[in-house]
Amino acid sequence: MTAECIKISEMSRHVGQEVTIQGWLYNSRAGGKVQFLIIRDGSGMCQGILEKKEGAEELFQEVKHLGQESSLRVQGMVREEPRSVGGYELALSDVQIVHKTQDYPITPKSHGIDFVMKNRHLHLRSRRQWALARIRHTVVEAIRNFFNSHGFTLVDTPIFAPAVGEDEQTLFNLDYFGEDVALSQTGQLYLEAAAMSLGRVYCFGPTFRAEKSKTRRHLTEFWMVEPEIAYIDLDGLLEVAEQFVYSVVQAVLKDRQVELEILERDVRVLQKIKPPFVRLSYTEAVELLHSDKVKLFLEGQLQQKQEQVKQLEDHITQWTGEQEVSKKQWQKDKLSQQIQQAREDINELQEQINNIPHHMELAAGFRWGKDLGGSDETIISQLHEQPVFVHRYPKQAKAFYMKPDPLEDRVVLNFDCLAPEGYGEVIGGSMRQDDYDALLARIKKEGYEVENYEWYLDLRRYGSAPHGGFGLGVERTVAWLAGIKHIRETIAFPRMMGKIYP
RNA sequence: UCCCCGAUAGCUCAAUCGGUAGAGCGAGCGGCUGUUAACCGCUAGGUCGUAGGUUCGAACCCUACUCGGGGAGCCA
Repeated sequence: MTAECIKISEMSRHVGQEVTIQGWLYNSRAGGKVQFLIIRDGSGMCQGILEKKEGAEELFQEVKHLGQESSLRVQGMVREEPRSVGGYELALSDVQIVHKTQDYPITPKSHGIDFVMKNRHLHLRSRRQWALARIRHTVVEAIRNFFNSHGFTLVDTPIFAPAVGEDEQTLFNLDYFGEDVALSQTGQLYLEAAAMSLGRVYCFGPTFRAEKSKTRRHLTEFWMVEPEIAYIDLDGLLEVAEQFVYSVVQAVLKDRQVELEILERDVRVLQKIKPPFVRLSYTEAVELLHSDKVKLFLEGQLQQKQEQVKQLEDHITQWTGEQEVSKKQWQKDKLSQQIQQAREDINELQEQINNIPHHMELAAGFRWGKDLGGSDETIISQLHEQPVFVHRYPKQAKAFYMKPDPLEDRVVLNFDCLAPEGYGEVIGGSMRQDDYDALLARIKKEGYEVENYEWYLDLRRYGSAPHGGFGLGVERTVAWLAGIKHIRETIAFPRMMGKIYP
């Protein structure tokens, strides 16, 4: 191994040169006199070609029996090769085996989610998970870049927090030297204090919710970025939020093309994202949910999905017939895979079909005053190509710190941002109550101990100013941009209800 | 907390009406100089989630439980 050590991502700059690559065996195909080794090194994948040469038969045999995910150093000549992954390949002159792996559990074939999550520590090496990790990285980077370049100062807020604030059922309680304390579910109250010092601030860290939710958009531990701005109004906040989301979308489109392609993301829908986003008041949203438009939309969706199921069933019948008459084994395999996939799709569709009447009922029977449900959000976001800001929710459904609208006291100056394509809420934010008397009255009304909020009330005693902010969930944003169904794949080691291994 | 679905080989899934448990992948051995989830031949691999019940006979029917998936509520 005398040649220069490079990363696979740099291969295009080393055509015609002898180089060394250090990585892992992703997959291999062995012939009698030639082997194709797919090697990954973290920066990408490439194909190595090993030919059987006189005097090197032993190495050839040894490499032939290497298990998937064996670690190795290889040396070879870089050449262009359109048939190879990434467009380049390595004509190997030497292979140094660093570690021989036997029986790697995650094969290149399909696996169930339970199996894969129990092997999450290995699952991270898979192509799809690699792509998601890199998209997440870019999302995080874009978040930091946006705030850092718009005059915000980072303030880290505590993770141990007094068990006060919102609904205590949603908090993880723990014993803090004999005192009842909870893991933080927002840094917002502390951030409000910091905003009165620094003007524009943000915090970015893990946050914890003990909600007993088992859905594709919930984790018990997730990452949230929360900006807080002094001297702003609701319209100003919406403008910051849409510029912010736009900048994150652009960064992913620009820097993660390869990864989006691996995930088969339809980037055209992301390319359309552009301010101004849709603005819809809560009251307008309720009217929309009651409208014929929604009814027709759901009926159309129902019909469409039923037709899809019928089509898939026809395909299955057809494929089953073809399977019986086909002679080649690979044809049978291909057909049975198609059939299996179709069955899974049918199950998914069937479940959606079963849910639609329920969602229709929920939408049609929605009463002004409740918080929007998950299905309601999905419907609203599916009706728009741009993200939707739903603003001015009923006061009764929202947290004590939100500022009521001076023009309509029954609603507060808040907003949620719903991502398109049914991804739902990625941002929640509001203007904060900055009037001392009103805040104190609300704290008392909620039955909270005023004593616990003295410091928070101080912010309204001394130099109170209009301010507001919002929080964006990183995992939901990554799932939306990557176009994946479940947020558990957007974080390396997801924490869900009843899941803590590995 | 509630509703729906599921559990069969290491993995992904079949098994018609209740009648001898099957395939592919993976593993092992052999063959093949250009493969793209390579292919071809052979070999090994099972207490059908657990406990009970119905039956001449249960992977299949019934009951309970465990675990998993999805959804409602709640939420970013």
